[in-house]
Amino acid sequence: MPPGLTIGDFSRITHLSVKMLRRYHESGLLEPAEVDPHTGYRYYTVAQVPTAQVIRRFRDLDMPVREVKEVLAAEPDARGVLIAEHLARLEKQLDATRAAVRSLRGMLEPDRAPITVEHRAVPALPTAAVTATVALGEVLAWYDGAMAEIGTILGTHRRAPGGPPGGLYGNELFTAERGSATVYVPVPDAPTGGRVRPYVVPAAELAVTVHHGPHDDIDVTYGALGSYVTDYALGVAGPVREIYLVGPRETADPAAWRTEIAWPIFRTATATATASAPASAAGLDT
Amino acid sequence: MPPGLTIGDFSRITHLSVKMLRRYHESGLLEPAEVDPHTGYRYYTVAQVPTAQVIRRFRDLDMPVREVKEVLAAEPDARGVLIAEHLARLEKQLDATRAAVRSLRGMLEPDRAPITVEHRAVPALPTAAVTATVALGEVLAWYDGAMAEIGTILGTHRRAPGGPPGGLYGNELFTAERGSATVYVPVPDAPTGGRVRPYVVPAAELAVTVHHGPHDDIDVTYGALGSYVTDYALGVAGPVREIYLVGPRETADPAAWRTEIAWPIFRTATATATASAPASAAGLDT
DNA sequence: CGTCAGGGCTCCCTCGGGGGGAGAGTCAAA
DNA sequence: TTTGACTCTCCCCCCGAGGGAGCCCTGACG
Repeated sequence: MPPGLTIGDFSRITHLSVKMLRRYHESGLLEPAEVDPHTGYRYYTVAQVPTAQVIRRFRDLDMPVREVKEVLAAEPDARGVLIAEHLARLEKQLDATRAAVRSLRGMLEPDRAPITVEHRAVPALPTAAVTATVALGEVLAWYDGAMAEIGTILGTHRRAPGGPPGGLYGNELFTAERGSATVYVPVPDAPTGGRVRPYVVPAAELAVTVHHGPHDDIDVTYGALGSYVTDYALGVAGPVREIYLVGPRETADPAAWRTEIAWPIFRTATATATASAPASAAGLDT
Repeated sequence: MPPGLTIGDFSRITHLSVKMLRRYHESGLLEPAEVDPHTGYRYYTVAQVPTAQVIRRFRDLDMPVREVKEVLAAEPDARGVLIAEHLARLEKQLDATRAAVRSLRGMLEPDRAPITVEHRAVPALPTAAVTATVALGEVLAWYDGAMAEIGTILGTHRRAPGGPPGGLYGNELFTAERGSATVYVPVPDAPTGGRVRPYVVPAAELAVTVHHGPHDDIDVTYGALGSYVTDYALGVAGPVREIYLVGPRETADPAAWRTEIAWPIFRTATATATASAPASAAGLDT
């Protein structure tokens, strides 16, 4: 048989660049039908054209090369599942984009209400908690799983929550994109089971503010609270706390959510002397 | 004055990682309010928090860092324009994604109609044309501009098109992602003006097929035609041609578009001997 | 006032998905 | 057989982000 299509011919037919065809060969995504062992020349066949086109489509959809390979290797029915999963990811990403646009519009409006910050001393709180080291991008998924598990354990042990659930997020989580995170449900005499452990949230003095609405904007509230804490020259003592006063388990409408953000503080030597104007969360100041 | 917030403090407040803050400093996107010349320590102020949050939002929208810098530097009204442009790009990208999904669904259906290929010898054709070296990704935008310019020039010189417009696309455009492209409108005695030059599309023997619908799928038709040409052991002689029988200027409905794809061919020595089954554009064959 | 941990600094490597180009080897048409 | 077009590998670049080593600086505590 003739050796088939050279890489250039195949490139012309599929509109995949020669560079990409070589990379796809390297990565095992699209093996040439034949490779001359002496010269290294790659030879393709017309039967590979449709495969190449399908690869192109998946890559157009930003499906990772690894995954495209899996899809091509999978049986047709499993294939459908993988594709559906990817499309769901695209949809989620689209939601995030929409949220970012919405939030951006809000931020560029110059009329932002100043936040109110409350100081509060809280006693130690016994809870049932799950703690782990997670990456910042995975916190949401991890949170859902952990909260569900706490709910299950409390249910089997017939304990009723003694207050709204909350979380503690280590500072490294934000400075280094991954760090320790804890989510808890207050309950006296907490049971153990699965990842759930009893944990006593330590007593602390907190600077607290309430974030209204979905968590897409929560960094703005963090910023406002952080600015306040800085303006009053307060030191940060330990992980940030969030208390989910109204969350997805209370209402399906994210706009109705209420999240307390609590920053454990201690007064530095200069704290009382340096108090000045309250923090502002205004728009750009370039 | 105190030196302000350390990079860690600022990171906690803005939820931008320390790494990213340093990169944004390097790239000039977000300069610390102060940098200690001896230690290199970066110090930020709370006034920079809103800026950081806006940067975060733009990055969430995949706006390139270069561009975010421009947006921040621009006056508020020019800012609106840049943002609108970016949102338009996102919208366009979304369309492309939808098209890819649609096309993918079609490709994974196993019942694809085989294409019909026609051989045609065409004489030399005098035209008014624009030629340039363009990147594959920019062809569409370039095409629109070039066609508009040809239309303008023909209008001022009172020449009527002598047939459907077309294009010639060098093979390098596909093998190397950039190459020479020509678009033309047939007209005897073509005028000169702007980028428009008279150009005679050379006579050739062509293998021609018609692509129906929007150009998102056009690579499939290219693949089918390429497979046909290969199956009949024909050589490729010169740039591929497209003839826009029904295009955006005839109808707003992309599904009604008709594009001829014409591959200049020559018969190789083995051509008549090797003729075999017609090309198929069927689904995956993994 | 000295110690020392925590946090800051720079520099380099990695990843993913691409591009450009050099230098050498190969194929096939004239 | 020549020669130009094609292909090979290898290395560098881009973007935007992360990991980690090794060293220096700051500040709270004793």
